[in-house]
Amino acid sequence: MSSEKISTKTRILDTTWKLLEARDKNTRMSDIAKAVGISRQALYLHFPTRAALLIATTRHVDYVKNVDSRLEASRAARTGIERQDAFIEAWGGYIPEIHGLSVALRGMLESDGAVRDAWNDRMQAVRHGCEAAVRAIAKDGQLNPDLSEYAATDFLWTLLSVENWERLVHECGWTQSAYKERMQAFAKVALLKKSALTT
Amino acid sequence: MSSEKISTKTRILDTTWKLLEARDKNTRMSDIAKAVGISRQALYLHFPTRAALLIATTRHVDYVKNVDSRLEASRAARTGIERQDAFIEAWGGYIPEIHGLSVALRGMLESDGAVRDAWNDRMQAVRHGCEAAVRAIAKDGQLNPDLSEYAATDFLWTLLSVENWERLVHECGWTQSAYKERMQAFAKVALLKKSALTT
DNA sequence: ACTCTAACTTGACACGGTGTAAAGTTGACA
DNA sequence: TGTCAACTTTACACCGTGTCAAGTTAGAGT
Repeated sequence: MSSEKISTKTRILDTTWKLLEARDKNTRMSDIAKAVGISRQALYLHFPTRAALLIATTRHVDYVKNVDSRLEASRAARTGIERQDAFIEAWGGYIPEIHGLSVALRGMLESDGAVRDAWNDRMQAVRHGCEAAVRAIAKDGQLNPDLSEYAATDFLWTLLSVENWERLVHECGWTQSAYKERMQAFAKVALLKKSALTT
Repeated sequence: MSSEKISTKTRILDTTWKLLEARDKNTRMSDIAKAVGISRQALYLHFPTRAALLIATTRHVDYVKNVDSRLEASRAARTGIERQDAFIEAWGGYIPEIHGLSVALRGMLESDGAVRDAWNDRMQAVRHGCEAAVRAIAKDGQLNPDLSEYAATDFLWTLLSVENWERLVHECGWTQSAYKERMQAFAKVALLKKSALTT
């Protein structure tokens, strides 16, 4: 069976992810190697740099957790408002899965161009989701007239940042469902025109 | 005159700040030393570690720029809403001054407990400002009934994070005044009860 | 059975940045 | 003149990343 023997590469990616999510340690290359059960050098046989390993891990997680289809689910929504709610639910529910990874990557944004590119790339995907929701709302004629579609997208995207999730859920102690519901509510009052809010 | 000869310590703090704000470089200890015009070791004569230097720099900037009085200015406001507007203006106007510093500090949050403490301390000061504004709004009976004072404070505090400012102003290209006005508007629709919004 | 190769191991080392240690210089002031 | 504080120079230890080279091991091919 092909499923019997999991490739070392996959084991490395799984382990890296696991270590990053259980973030009580630094997660150096040697920590990862030890956890996988191989030598530190073997890691470099598969991934040329730490940055490359982390980037590959994000792709791996995206693949395993099927982000794209999750985010695309909001496409099915009939109205703009529904679409925004669905998007917030999908993305907001995904953040906890990638949180540790995101912290590790953010720690390298300054120093590593490749990490920056990879991270920006993922964030642009989120922005596209925001943009689509905003566009749908605008198409319904429900967008707050004080906001351009750009400004609305900027704001929604910012509101839904991993950093904000972190602060609210980890620092302020909001539950995941409180996060979801309040964010949906805030996004509505911020982006919709007044007459759309009484619904 | 005592103002003639600026102490080396002060020159170090000023220079560190300047280098961090003009962030095109890494700002290592040796960079700072060179910019000040002293040896790298002389830096360690004044500050035991890089972390200590950065923390001292935040205090220095807070002192020079007079944060506390800026933030306290909002106390004078007559209504809760005015207080919130004043606070957003004061804090939002301060962020650009400490942005570089904040990036440098955030890069060390993970690894250095002292940095974490110093940073949390500053952020708690901001939170207290948010809390005061929320309390004033609640006292006026204008708080959105769906929100506890806690939740409202959490949200306002999160909304006004340095990270959000960074994203909106640097990444999305909002001007400082657009940032201020939109944040004031968002904060109102999010925190106030509906009947208070027609004002 | 023999060899070739891919995947891995071991051990050593260079580099960059932080921080430490020690001995020497300079200038003010008493 | 001597002392002290502020500073310099040189050297080095530590850590984590990444490189290099030589050696082991297991399985597949012929």
